[in-house]
Amino acid sequence: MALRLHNTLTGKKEEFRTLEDGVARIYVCGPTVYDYAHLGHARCYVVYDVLVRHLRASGYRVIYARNYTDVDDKILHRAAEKGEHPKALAERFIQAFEEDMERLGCDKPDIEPKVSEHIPEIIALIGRLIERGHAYQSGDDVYFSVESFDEYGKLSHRSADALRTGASERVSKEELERKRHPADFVLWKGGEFEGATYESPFGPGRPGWHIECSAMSMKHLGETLDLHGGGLDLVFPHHENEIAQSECATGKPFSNCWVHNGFVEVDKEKMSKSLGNFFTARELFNRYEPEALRYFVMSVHYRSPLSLDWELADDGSARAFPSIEEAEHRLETLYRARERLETLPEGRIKPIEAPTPREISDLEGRLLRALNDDLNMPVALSEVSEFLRGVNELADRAMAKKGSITRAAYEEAREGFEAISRILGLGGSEPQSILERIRDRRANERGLSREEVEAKIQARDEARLAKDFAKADSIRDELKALGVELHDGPDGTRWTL
RNA sequence: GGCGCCGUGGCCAAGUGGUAAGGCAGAGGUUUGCAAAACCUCCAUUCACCGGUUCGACUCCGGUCGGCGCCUCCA
Repeated sequence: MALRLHNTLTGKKEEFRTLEDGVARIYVCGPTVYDYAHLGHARCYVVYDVLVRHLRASGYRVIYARNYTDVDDKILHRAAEKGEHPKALAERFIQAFEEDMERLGCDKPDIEPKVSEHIPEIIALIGRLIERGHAYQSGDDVYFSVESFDEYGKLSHRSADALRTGASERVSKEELERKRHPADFVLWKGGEFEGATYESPFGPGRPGWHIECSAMSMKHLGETLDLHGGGLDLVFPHHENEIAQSECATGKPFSNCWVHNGFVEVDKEKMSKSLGNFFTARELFNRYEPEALRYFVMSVHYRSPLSLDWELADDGSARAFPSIEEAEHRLETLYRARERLETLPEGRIKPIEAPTPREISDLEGRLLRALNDDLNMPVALSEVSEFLRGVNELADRAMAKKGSITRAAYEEAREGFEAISRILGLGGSEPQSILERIRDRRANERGLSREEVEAKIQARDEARLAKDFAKADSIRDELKALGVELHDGPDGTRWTL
C-alpha cells in the first residue's frame, strides 16, 4: 500500500509518486523570522515532520528542505523598531525557531536555505524570466507578468481575470500604474533598504517575497519537486506565484504534489500575527510539555482547522487550554505504559509459545497504514491508544499472581514504542524523567513543593506501617484536597497531580 | 461579488456508498487495608435541516439554515 495525499493542484487524493524511484524531494515554506514561532507554525512543521518520518519509515530517502525568509519588509520594520541590524534580528529568531522545533520533536530538515545566502540565484532566475519575456522592469522594480502565463491560477483555482477586479480595489494607484496587470507581483524591489540592499543588473534593491522559494528549491532540489508544502494561507498568492515564475523559467512542472495544512483557530478565528490572537510556542511550553503540544497537533487531521480552546482567568488572560491538557494526559498514559513494560521483572517474561494480542501486534504496520491515507494522524493515535491498552493488559497479566507473558509479546510491545517514537515522534524520552517533570511543574503551579509532599507521604507510610489507617487516610485526604493523588505500589508510594 | 471548506454522542475527533474508530467526561465491575493507577463492561438505530438518486446514504446530487477561510502580509 502506498501513500495517498490530497493534492491542492488537482483537489483530489492521489497516490504520492516521486520522479526518482525511492527518493522524495520535499520543500516546505519556512517562517519569516521576525518574531517567535506561534502555535500555527508549530502545527505546520509538526505535520511535515510526520510526513517526512512516514516516508522514511516507508523506505524513501527523503531530502527535506525548509527555508528561512530572512530578507523581508517585516524584518526590516521590526529591526528598525528595535534598533537592531536586520540580519542580527533574523539570526536571533532563527535560533529561537530551531530551539522550538527541537522541543516539539521535529527533526532538522536536511537543508535550511536562507534568502540572504541565495541572492545570486534569485538574480539569475529573474534574469531568465526577463529574457523569456515573463518579467519586465518598471521604474526601479521588476515585475512578473501574470498574463504571460496561461495557467496562472491553476493552484488556487481562480483566473487572472477574476483577480483583476479583486486586486484593483486593494492595490495602490502608484503601484497599479507601474504594473501591467493588477495581479503582477514584484520579483525585485528596487531601492535602498537599511541593512538589506543588494546589487543587481536591475539596480540596487532586494528580492520580492515569492521568488526566493523558487530559486532556493531549484538550487537544492532541482527544477521539479516531488512535493511542496506549507500553510493553507500560502496557496494564494505565494504558491501560485511560485508556480508561475518557476514554470515560466524552466518550462517544467514546479511541483507534482502540493500539500497545505489547515489553520489553528482561536475562538473560531484564524490564529495569526496580524489578528494578534496568537500564542507563541514558547509561552505554551511554559505551561505544558512541548511533546503534549505535538500530541495535540496530531489529534486533528492536518487539513482541518485545529481549534485551541481556552479558559479565561478573571483578568482576561488564558488560564488553561483544556485540549492541550487532555493531550498531556494522553502523553502521560503513553509514558506510564512504556515505563511499566520496561520495568517488568525478567522472570515474568517466559520463552513460551502463545499468540501475541492483536493490540500489540505490528503497530508499525498499523501506523503506516493510517498515515498512508492522507496522513491520518488521528487514526494513527487511535492505534496508539489501542496499543497502550494492550500493553497495560500485558503488564497486568505479567504482574498477576503467578502471571507471565511471552517473550514474543514483550518484544513486540517494545518495538511498538520504538515505532511510535520513530514515526510519530512521540514517547521517545526517558519515561521517569518526563513524568516527574510534568508532575513537578503542576505542583509548582499550585505552589506545592516536592519536599513538602514527600514529607507527608513519608508520614503516611509510617502510619500505614503501624496499621494506623485512619491517620494514613487523613493524610491522603489532605493531599487529595491539594490535587495530589497517591499510588501505592510494591516499591513504595508514588504521586501525581 | 468570485473561489473554497466545515456542521458526527455531554465535549474533542476519525470515517465519506453497505449500515458509526479513538480519546476525554460519566455509570457499573475486577483489583486494593481503603484508594489511585491499570483492566473489563456499558454509554450515537444515528451523523444541522428538507427533498432527490440508489436495493442501500453520515457518505452522491439539489436546496435551506448555521459557522469559517482565501481573494492584501500571514504557517
